[in-house]
Amino acid sequence: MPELPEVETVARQLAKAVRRRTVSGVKVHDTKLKSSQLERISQHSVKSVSRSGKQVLFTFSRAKQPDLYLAVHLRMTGRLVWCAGNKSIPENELKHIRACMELNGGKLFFVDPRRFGTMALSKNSSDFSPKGLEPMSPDFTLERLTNLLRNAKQNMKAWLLRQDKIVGIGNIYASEILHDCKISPKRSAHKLRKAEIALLHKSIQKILARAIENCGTTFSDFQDAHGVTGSYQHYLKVYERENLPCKRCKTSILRITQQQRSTYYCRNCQS
DNA sequence: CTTTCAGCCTGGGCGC
DNA sequence: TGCGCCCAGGCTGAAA
Repeated sequence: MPELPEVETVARQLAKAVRRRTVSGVKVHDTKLKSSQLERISQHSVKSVSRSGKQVLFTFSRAKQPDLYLAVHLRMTGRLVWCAGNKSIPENELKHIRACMELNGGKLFFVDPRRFGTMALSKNSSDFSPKGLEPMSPDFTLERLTNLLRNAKQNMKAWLLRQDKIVGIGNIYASEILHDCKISPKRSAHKLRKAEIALLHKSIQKILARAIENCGTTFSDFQDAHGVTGSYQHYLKVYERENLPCKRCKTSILRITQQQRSTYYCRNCQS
């Protein structure tokens, strides 16, 4: 699931579900997560759930103790699933549970078949503050973007994926953003003209905002059962549309490989 | 310094 | 049905 809009959606929904609930127990099933020391959140209550870059950030509090911060990165296949009351997740997914937080009123499962996801706990929220700029924040100005691009040596597609420059954009939205502002993914990032940078700036904000409004993109519908279902897949203009007509000019959408990852674009309207 | 590329893992879909 | 192959929304760190 997880680029900025999907992680934002998860964080918002989880905030509603688990805020102010208290952790009665923690079970870490996957040995890869043992080093997170997740058990330390026991008896803490959930103060907030938010998004930082592509991570879900939990703040836990407990009387007379410093707050604890938990950052969950979902990577490719991770999900955080809230099960109210005595409900559990579907049987066929039980084997993919990597950790579980028992809260008063339900359980929060970290499910992740591919096991790329990570969890980290810290007393310092700054440990999880992203290096790159948050594209939906007021700090993300045209001027900042212009400065970031000035010495960029990569092509536009690769550059948009760089989390140390702008956070939250992944493979889907990189293609969608570049199609929206009519810039070819092959263009070298420092060679954009002033007007093009302005269009790019607008498209980054517009595409991400629209995706958030639609709760992100969901490819597999088995997620319906958990309430985390986006609908932005219906609005994708190029992603996974190889050989289908461009929605703007009807030219066949191309799929190319850049940095060993698929890029989709229209060679007619992106240049 | 930049750029490439394997590796982390597993499951789903496809062709045969 | 079964097998091998390719693909996958992310990111790191070693090698070139």
